[in-house]
Amino acid sequence: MTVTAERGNEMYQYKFTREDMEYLENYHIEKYERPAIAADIAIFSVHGRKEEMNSMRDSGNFRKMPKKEFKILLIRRAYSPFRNAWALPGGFCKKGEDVYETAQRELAEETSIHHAYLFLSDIFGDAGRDPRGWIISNTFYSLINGEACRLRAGSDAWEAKWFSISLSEQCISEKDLSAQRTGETEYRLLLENTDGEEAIRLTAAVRERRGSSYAHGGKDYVIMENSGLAFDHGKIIVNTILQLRKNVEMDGRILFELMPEKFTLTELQKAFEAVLGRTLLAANFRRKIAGWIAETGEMAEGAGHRPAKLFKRGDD
Amino acid sequence: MTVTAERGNEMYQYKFTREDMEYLENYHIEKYERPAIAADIAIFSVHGRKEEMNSMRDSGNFRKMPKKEFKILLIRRAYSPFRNAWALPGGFCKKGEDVYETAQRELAEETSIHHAYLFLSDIFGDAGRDPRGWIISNTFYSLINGEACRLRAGSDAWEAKWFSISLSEQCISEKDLSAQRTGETEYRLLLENTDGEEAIRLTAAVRERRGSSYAHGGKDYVIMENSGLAFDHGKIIVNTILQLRKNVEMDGRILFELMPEKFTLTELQKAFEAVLGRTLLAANFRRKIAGWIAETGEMAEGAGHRPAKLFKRGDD
DNA sequence: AAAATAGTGTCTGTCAGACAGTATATC
DNA sequence: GATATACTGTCTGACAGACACTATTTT
Repeated sequence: MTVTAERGNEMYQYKFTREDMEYLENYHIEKYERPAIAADIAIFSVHGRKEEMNSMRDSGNFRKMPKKEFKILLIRRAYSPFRNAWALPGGFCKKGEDVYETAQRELAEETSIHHAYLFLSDIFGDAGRDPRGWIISNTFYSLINGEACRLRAGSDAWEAKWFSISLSEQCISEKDLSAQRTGETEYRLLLENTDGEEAIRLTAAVRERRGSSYAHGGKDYVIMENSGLAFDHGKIIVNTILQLRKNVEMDGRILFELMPEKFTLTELQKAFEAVLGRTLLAANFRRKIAGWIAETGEMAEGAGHRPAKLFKRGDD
Repeated sequence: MTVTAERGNEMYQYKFTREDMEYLENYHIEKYERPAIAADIAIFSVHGRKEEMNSMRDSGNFRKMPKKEFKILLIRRAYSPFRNAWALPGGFCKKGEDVYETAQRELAEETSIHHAYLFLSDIFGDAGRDPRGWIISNTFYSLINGEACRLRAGSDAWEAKWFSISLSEQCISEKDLSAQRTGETEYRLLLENTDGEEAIRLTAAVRERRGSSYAHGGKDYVIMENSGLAFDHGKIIVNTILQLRKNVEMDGRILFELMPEKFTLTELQKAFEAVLGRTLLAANFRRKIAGWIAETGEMAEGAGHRPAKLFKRGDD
């Protein structure tokens, strides 16, 4: 008897011995207590506010460019627990499915995008994080062009909205005692949606404790306050944003996933600024990304000022 | 009824409504098929070969410094499946335990080290990766000073050994078709232990396919050949080494975990070289790490040449 | 002309790579 | 003095931050 794992042309084989056969006959995975595995995805995008984009031409300042905001997609929970609270899109890993496949499936269900880069962020499995029982959350993040994707239509059971992200940081203590590098930072997260009649504001305060534990690469996150967010998702969102920013500082090319096929350099810069939460100087930015882009020969049209060249992603 | 998650002073509370209570009474997690969760750890160290360290003084070249090698700790499996094959230390996540805690526990069991930084590497949950059933591996890596730790004594059921790591890389194809950035690289892994009577050599060939899938940040790993390694651990080890190297290039300070409290700068440099798999120029290396270290005032002794200053980790 | 954005040139300081050269211990 | 390692000085080129400057379109 031979078992062959076939996913993606995997050529890895395992030949069972007689001993294995006996062992496996007596092995019953059901005997052990096992957790449910959830894949939760922080789906990020950078785009303008709905109402601003509509009223831009009507208002006096037709020349101004619409502001781009860093956004995350959340789902209103229709059922207990945390009914009516907002949560990361996610779902349970089914048998025969890789966790990345679960995440990909959930992403497709919410956004109709069937292939997007998924990055593993962290694993959250604290006892008590989910009142339903032992549920481990494998958290991913993905970057998509939210302006180009249609959210699945809402229903009674189901509602998805983009929330703009504000994350502020406050140093609580900083102690570098003999190579122990401890310290605490408090992050305040504000997620806002103003598409509908009344604005929705979700908030969380999350404290990062460095050196207090040796898990998560020496960092521990603790929820201090939470309003409107389900489960421990406030903590997960803060953690994921920090990781995304770190990765973007390291290699900004992942942000091309946010862009349409053709874009101006100012649009690209606005995307970087929105994600990183700080402004950049145009001259420096252009030098930095020069090797990652290619000219299309086309120009942007219809702006109340000098038109910009349209670029596409280059071959590095 | 209120549930409070208490891990690490967590202040996050959830108040159950009547609706929640009803829902939870009818919710039975057991109804759903669930996987077993394993934490597997790549425990890395940098140190010399056993026999070389013993024979150094006896042989003619007492002046030469012992070579430092990049090593990984593996366990010989005593039971089916993969009996006698070598595997990453690991074990199943127990109820009430966070996966990081599982990893920490396994690390302590093998090395008697009770607190070490753990970094999440990736999640492997392909169907068929474990013949026992649906078992998802959460993979971590840790850096320890293997020279200072005593491995748990071997027994019939159990044997742990350090294997020196050689990882070579061969570009198979490189296609940058219109921003699609595909390509394949084949990695050849050789793990060697020469402590005992006869040398143990484990090998694997793993192919990295970029752009073929959108999971794992756009990279897919496929085992092409495997000799002596259990499960898909060859793939996991290659993936983890690549991640570790990337992280070290980004911020080398994690490598202080490999060092004893006091060390010479050449020792530190050898550790960097062993992990990165390339040599560094001393002058540049010293400038780079200058801000991370502090003098102890002491000097190394007993070498057949100019003695070096002993340093310790600084306060950044 | 005014408004608004598009895009360039250049100075600065920092930092990594390369390499030459000096210092100091043991045998 | 030979050997082996310890450590420093300096040149280079790449690159990031800051800022001044020019260019081009619509209203």
